[in-house]
Amino acid sequence: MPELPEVETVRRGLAPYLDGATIDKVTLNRKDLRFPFPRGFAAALEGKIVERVDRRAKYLLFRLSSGDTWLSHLGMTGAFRFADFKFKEPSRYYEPGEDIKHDHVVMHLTHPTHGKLTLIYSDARRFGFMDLFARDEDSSYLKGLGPEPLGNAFSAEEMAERFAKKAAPIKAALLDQRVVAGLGNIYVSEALHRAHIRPTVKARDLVLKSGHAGKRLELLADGVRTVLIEAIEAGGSTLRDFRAADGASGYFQHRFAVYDREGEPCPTPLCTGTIVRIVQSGRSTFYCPVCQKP
DNA sequence: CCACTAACCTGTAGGC
DNA sequence: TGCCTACAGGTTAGTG
Repeated sequence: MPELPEVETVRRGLAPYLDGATIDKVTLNRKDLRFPFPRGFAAALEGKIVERVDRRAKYLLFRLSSGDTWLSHLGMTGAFRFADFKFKEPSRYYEPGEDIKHDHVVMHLTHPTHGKLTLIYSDARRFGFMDLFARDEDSSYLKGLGPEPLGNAFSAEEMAERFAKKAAPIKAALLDQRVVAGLGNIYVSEALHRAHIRPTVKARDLVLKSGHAGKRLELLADGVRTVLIEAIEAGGSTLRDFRAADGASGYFQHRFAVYDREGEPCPTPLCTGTIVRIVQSGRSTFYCPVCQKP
């Protein structure tokens, strides 16, 4: 489900209610998600205060008063929501008992101003997972991640270095979290459309002979940044079931240029192309064969 | 090391 | 309606 903008939307939805909250009780309704919960997971959280909610790539990082970090990855269908909690917009309420079958983690919290809260993690497909560690460097999940695409370490020149010897199609290269951390299937297609680059181009063919980034990689870096920024501003994309922690759905899906738009006209000004769908490494890719150049 | 496939698991949409 | 297939926002293990 969630790529960087959706995870960031979740983080922003959770932070006001979790920052400063004490975790009173943690109930695990099963012993694993995609992977087993670490030993002593629930006990390590209970009694601790959440000092901050961070995000790295598609990971949520809950910084605890014990010094430990509780990590959560949402996989495809993971979601946090608050139970018994009233929000201002009725259309955004979760129905009581919604998706109970897949409520795998239930946490009772006390927040200094919001009072008693119940936080629920649900995940139908259980591709999500959680972990606990003392230092980020200890986490095998965080190790090896590429730069944050919205951070200073990400640039066209940086991509040029990583792509120099990559024979894989640019679509696959951008999905590789070791290259850039946080892009997924939707935003890779969208970023490549913005940069007018065909997804089948070999990554190394975008690098100049000199080894430096040229205009194409500059456009790509811009495309990646702008699509992520706009998607975050729109609260992410809701295709099937994505919700922010307060139940709000995202709106960026209405602004997709190519994703899930097979057969529709290309939105690039003056472009006469029609969006096509192909399959790359087993996953759908959408692009415009006219304005996205090989 | 690189590139590709299958696998993990459940729900849903669409064809017949 | 029911049955069957294809596909879904991600990552990893295994293979060549």
